[in-house]
Amino acid sequence: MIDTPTTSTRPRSREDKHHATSLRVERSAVSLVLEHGFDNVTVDMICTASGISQRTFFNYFKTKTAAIIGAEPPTIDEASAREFIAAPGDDLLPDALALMSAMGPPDGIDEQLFTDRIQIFGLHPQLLQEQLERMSRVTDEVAELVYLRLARGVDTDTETDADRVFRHGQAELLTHALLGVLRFMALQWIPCPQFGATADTSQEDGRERPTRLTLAEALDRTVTLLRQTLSIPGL
Amino acid sequence: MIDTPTTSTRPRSREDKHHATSLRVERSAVSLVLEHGFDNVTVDMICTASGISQRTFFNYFKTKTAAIIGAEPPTIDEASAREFIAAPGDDLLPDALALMSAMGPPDGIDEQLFTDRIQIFGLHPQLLQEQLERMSRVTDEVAELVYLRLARGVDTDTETDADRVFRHGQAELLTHALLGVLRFMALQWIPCPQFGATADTSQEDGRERPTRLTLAEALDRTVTLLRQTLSIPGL
DNA sequence: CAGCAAATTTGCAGCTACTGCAAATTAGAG
DNA sequence: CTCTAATTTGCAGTAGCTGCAAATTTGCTG
Repeated sequence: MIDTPTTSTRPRSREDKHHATSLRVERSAVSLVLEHGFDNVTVDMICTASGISQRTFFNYFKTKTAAIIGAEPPTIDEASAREFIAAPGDDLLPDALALMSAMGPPDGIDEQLFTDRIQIFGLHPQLLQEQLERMSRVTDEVAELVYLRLARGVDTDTETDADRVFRHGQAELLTHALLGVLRFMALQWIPCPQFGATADTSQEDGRERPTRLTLAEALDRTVTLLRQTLSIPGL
Repeated sequence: MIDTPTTSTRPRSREDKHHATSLRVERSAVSLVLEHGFDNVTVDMICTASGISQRTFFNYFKTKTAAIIGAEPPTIDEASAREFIAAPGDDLLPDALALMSAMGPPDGIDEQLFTDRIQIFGLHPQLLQEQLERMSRVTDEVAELVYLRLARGVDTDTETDADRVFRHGQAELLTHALLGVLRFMALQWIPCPQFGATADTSQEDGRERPTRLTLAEALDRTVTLLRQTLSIPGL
């Protein structure tokens, strides 16, 4: 609470340690869930596996689920946001979809953790739902960006307040619709339905690449389908 | 488990009683939540208020939340579905949106219960989210309907399998997008954000009408906005 | 390095949602 | 009325999660 006087000088160790522990716990959680399934993993198991007390666990994560899908929710990258607003083309929808797809782990990119989570999402639809849910929390932020982009080529001086309100509504509606499309894409991307696979400690698997590639593919396919769908006459 | 031989003759009392109890519990739950807020209502409170044991409560409802937002999830009305497929006009999106908006309580329409729940949704965004979540469970069903409607005016004989698959994809994508729009509409409709209102046992209030009306209004506005948005050139 | 203050971790006690099981109660059929 | 099957209930237990205060660690300062 007291303002951090030495923040900019050396905010090291303390923060770093926290981050490290956090990561360690998340890894343990993910491993355990992959091995035993969500329901068969207790918080205690995660704690002993990662060497912290249960109480500390709940100091780090609000819920058991949070430890599995990641402590901090996905965020829009600052740079991507800027890029999106000023993007050259006229492809609003594809660009927005790409922007949202890019919402990844805010921390350093831990490849293993990332792919493991993808796998978990495939095995536990409830967790995928939760993650998508968390993604839609940035609705307002995305809507603001869409709003700004919609404003391109509009003379903001001669514009009435009504125009602005209207465009704001458009932006929000578009964003919600796009979130729906994002869900569609995610469901296409991740092999969700009941899979018989269980108990497979795939720690050093050599083939996590396809998932990543498929993300781009899924995005591409979705955009294509979206375009073809928008051209339906009756709509 | 044993097949009910006298089902058609007199399936009365037993089933009826169950339904009655269910309704009574839901009413208690809703009242209590309106009075004390979600977090301050325990399952025990609901039980004593409705005169059943806790164990019985969980025989009726899977979760505490289920008792509050309703035991059975919203469903697509059979008649509405048929109507939707064969609807005269060319307004696919508006019709589909109307179809989804019509997802109401499957049981008899208890006006008071209904409006109380709307109020609860406004006070507890989490519960609204859950309800919207439950609505999106009918995705597949709606997508099938959209698929069928998209098939209108198509010669299904000369159509290739690829065409069908393609149209199926379109239907699914459209449905997901529309679910997003439905969310948008719901959020517009329900005064969601932090409201200071607490502790108000509005049992005999004379003004539950506006809510209902606003649903139609919200639908109308959303459809209008949707149309105006779809006509954006760059889209 | 000693020593101090603040932050972090931990143990513990407790609450609440939820489940399995077996006994008790109730309802419907003959 | 009686028997059988369904429903309800009590009880004991599991697991997620929280508040609180003690114990420990951390980082700084003299």
